[in-house]
Amino acid sequence: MGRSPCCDETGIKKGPWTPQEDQKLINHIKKHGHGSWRALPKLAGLNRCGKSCRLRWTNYLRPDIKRGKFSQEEEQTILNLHAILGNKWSAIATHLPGRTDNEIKNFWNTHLKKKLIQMGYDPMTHRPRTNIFSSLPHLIALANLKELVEHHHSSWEGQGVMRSLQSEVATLQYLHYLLQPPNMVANNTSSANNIPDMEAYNNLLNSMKDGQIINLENSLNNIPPLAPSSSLQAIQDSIPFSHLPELQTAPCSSFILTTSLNKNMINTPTTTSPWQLPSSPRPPVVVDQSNSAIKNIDIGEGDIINCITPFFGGAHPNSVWSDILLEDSLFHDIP
DNA sequence: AACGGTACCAACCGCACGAGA
DNA sequence: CTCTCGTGCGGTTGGTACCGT
Repeated sequence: MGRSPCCDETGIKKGPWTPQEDQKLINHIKKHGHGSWRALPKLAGLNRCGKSCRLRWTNYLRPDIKRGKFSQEEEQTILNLHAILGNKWSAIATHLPGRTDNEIKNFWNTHLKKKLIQMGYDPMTHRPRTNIFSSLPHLIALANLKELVEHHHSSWEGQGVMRSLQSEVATLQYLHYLLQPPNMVANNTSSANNIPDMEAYNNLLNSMKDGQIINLENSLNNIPPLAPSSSLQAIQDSIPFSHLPELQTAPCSSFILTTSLNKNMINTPTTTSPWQLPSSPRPPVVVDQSNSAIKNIDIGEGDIINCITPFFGGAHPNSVWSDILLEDSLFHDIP
């Protein structure tokens, strides 16, 4: 591709347009249309490159351009479309008559992005942002403390501290889970259903520095994963409400609950999001809760189940989380 | 009044891609 | 098929206005 840039010629004016230049451009296009942008500057008597003329026209001088503040409706439209389309400014602009992609992009970068961040949302995913890393040093210290305490587990003091650490350990176990490369990917790389978990893992690693990863992994290696024999009640007891926000806004785009259930405990949960069971050696299976499909899945007694519940469009996952954790009635014997 | 920091946005840059010679 | 051109697009830059100290 040996194309030379259009604006590297010496003597070609750059920078802000003067009203005189604007008028020349408008007059020319009104009379002749823009035709070839490359040829236009000479024909219009402008010492500009064609690209500069095109941008000036499409982003500023076009008669159908709507200027001024974005309305609430426009703002909402941009938010909605960005959640679906991402940074496809031109595609978003087609839904906002009179607004240019450049204008929308600027509005996004200067206003909406900050607004979302302030509200605690990730501007790229439109999902709640994590705050789990702000407490990372605290969690690492806790992991080290737990190790220390375990060396004195037989003492009365050691047991007391262990009990008080139990809730922190639940959070550490969650991190431990995230730090394990998802073996499900190797099992079934073609399944789109794997993406949320892979994202979770990648997001976590990408957002950590090397030293942090090593420290955390070293610390977490001392924490055993949830034992298959853990009862639901034990898990409920171990994760207090105060920790739910951290888990709900974990760096993954999904919402992950690692729990341990045996077949007899499983019934059809009443929440509306799809479920996945990706962590066992078997290929992951999507569970559609609305049609009771969970009943038909072959889950061996004592299997670890990872329930990944993605949520979209700003729906708060609190209800899902609390449904799973707090309502015993969701899990009862299957006849 | 002077200065520094910040927000805003027009304009630029460079890459990608389709069309056509 | 290759190359060039024209254009679209998203990311980034830089000038300017504004505000607080």
